[in-house]
Amino acid sequence: MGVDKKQERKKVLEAFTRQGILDAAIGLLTRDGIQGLTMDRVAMEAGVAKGTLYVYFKNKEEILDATLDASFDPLIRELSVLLDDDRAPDRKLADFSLCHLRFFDEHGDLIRVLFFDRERMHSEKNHYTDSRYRTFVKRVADVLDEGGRQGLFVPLDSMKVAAMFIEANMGMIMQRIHDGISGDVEKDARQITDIFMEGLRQKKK
Amino acid sequence: MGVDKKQERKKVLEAFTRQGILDAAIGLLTRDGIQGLTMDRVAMEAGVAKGTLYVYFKNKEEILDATLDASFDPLIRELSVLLDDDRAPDRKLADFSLCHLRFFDEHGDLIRVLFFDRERMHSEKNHYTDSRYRTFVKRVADVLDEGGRQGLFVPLDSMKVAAMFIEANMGMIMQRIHDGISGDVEKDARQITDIFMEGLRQKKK
Amino acid sequence: MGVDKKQERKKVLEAFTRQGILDAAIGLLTRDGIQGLTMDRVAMEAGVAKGTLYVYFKNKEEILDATLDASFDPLIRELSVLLDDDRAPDRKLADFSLCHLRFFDEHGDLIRVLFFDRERMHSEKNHYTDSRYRTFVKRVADVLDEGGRQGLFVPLDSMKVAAMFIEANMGMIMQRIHDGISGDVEKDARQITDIFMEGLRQKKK
Amino acid sequence: MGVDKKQERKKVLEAFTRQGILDAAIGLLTRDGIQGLTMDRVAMEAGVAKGTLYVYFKNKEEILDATLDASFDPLIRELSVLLDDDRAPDRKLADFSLCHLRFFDEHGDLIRVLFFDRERMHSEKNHYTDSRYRTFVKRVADVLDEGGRQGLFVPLDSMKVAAMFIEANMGMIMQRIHDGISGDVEKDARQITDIFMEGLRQKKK
DNA sequence: GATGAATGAGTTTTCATTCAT
DNA sequence: TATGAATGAAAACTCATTCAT
Repeated sequence: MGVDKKQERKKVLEAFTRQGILDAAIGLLTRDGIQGLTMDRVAMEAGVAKGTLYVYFKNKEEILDATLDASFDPLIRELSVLLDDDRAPDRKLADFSLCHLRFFDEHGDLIRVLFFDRERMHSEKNHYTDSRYRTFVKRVADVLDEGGRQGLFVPLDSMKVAAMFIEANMGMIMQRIHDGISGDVEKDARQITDIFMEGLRQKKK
Repeated sequence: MGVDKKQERKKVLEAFTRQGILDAAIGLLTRDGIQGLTMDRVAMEAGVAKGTLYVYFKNKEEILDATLDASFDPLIRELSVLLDDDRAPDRKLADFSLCHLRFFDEHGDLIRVLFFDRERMHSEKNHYTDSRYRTFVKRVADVLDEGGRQGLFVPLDSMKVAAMFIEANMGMIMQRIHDGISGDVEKDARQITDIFMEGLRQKKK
Repeated sequence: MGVDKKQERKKVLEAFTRQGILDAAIGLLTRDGIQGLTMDRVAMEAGVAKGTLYVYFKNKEEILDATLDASFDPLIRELSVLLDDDRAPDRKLADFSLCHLRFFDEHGDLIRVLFFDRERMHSEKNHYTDSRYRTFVKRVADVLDEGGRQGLFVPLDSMKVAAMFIEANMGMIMQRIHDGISGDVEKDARQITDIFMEGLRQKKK
Repeated sequence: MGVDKKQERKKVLEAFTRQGILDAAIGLLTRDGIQGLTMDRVAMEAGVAKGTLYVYFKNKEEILDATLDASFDPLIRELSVLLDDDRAPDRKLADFSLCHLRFFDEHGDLIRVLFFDRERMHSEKNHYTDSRYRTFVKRVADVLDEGGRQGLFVPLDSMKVAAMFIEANMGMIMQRIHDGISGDVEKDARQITDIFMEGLRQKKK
């Protein structure tokens, strides 16, 4: 039992240090971008020795991956829940946009990291990150397919349209960030949904 | 006249070397991403000495900028012409998508560079790249505004919708690349236009 | 206590490496002049890796500064003590010369470094070295002023004469070095003092 | 005859280009110090091609030597004339100081170069520069010896005192430069001579 | 497990010099 | 003779990683 307790305490402590390292990495990434992320600085920011980083992570790559995971985990979790429940597909897409925009309003700085992520996404070294993104596209595509089956949406290549939709959201987010997060989120989210639902065209009487 | 000829030949030669360096840089960027772009490799790839790079460019930054410029110049030029002529706004947007998709079908590898570009775009150091992108968003926004004035489009925040539109195109492009450039360009371009024009919603009788 | 010991040993070790680097730099400077001082060579001479230099010093500049400091510290300390005590101003100047000459008899090779120092002194980038020299001139000037107040010296512009005096010492030192440190120090030191005290002129009966 | 004329014209032209290069080097040295003297800049400043420098000079070293020669030539010539004429030794020394100070009042910027020169003076690579300085010390020493013979000066080691005297002048010059060339030249020159002639000591009645 | 001193390969950049024209 | 494009050796500096304690 004493052993159990000890082990448990050890685990908790380890998790604590690990998280500290990730937090440090997030902070640096957010503040200084990918160029600012050096092992030296992560160690300093995390308040541990450089060598300690290698106790918890195999190398820099792993820290980066774990950092990105940790950063986007909240968003992904939220969006997943949202896409998985049993509401109408169009409602899901609307909420998707809203949720997306809100996340970046709060974690706007992370967007640079996201772009970094995107870059790595297409690098041969990082299939993992890519797969995370693909899973995501697939999930949105499923919603579109569901909408198609329900006779709600026109026939479409769901994967492609899903990618369009996600990127359109990103475009809006980038614009908001560029403008200094202007306007209220609900309105901009509605703008996205409106266009995807009804198009730009002025309907004749 | 002899002097003129000499000067001309010199200029041609100079442009040739310069272009050779840029081509080398594009090749490396395309093949190995931003991490693969070292001055050593550019020199080797271009078949010149390292020092020669500094004869034609002030530093690495300049090579990168020139490389990106050279890469996207054709696309930007084509899109500019397209957005500037006097056809109907909706036609312009349709052609924009088509042109966009076609470009990346042909220069698909460049997309990784684009993402790199994007990352730098939001870095504090590179207002230049940013401004190029912004100019672009503005141009699309102008088309949207024109459409609005003509009663063709619903009222909208043109900058934000322009950003959405551009990014939606990119999403489609990325998806095409991921799928191995599947399907014909016209159809996918139409898909984008259709959604932006008419929305996803199945129209009731 | 164990911790204390460890820390102490670490500090000693650190100081040891640092001093090793400085010694290497002094050696190189002495042997090959400023041109011979490359980071590569310092590292090799010190028996450490190039990277290690940057652990102990921010850049080459810092190594140079620290090297000069370390080299002249003994002289400056000795001269300071000498100028600060409460003997008669003329005695102080005499001892100043003696001390000066002795130092360079022992560290003759350093003179080249001194000249290097001088060059940098007047460079816009190195106010520090300059200020060290200026402080020195000021101190000698203070002695001259004190001599003036005591009615010992004729009225004079103390800063200028101080500079003259210091440089005259340097001239003597350079000449000694050129001649292979000929003659005894005391005599040459007295020569300086004699001239500054009594002048060159043969006194008429 | 035609050949002679041609040759002559060629010589004149060559001398012209050569001088242009030296002027460029002096300008750069004066403006940016030794670090600013690159072959590229010399060529640009002189308005010739880089290759041309190597037509007129064997290498950078030679340009430097020639530049320093050209810079100090006026001073050396003036001082030489002064030391060689047949006035009284003490008059010569007084004029020496005055001339020295005046030269640096007018060419103050050159002082940095002088110091650079001094550094090289003690480098094994440049016996030439050293010898120029030595010749100079010797000349002043001759004046001192002459003064000795005339019963004007006390017995002394003339080379050492000559070095002291020259350096004392430099000290005054540096101080003047540091103060922004304060005070009139005559007075400061007299200060030097007074001290060397009469010493600092207040003469008792 | 934690440390942090040490490493050294790798990177950018400089610049004197050469040589074909 | 004059050119200037090209060179490449050498320099400063970075930083992920290792390893003895």
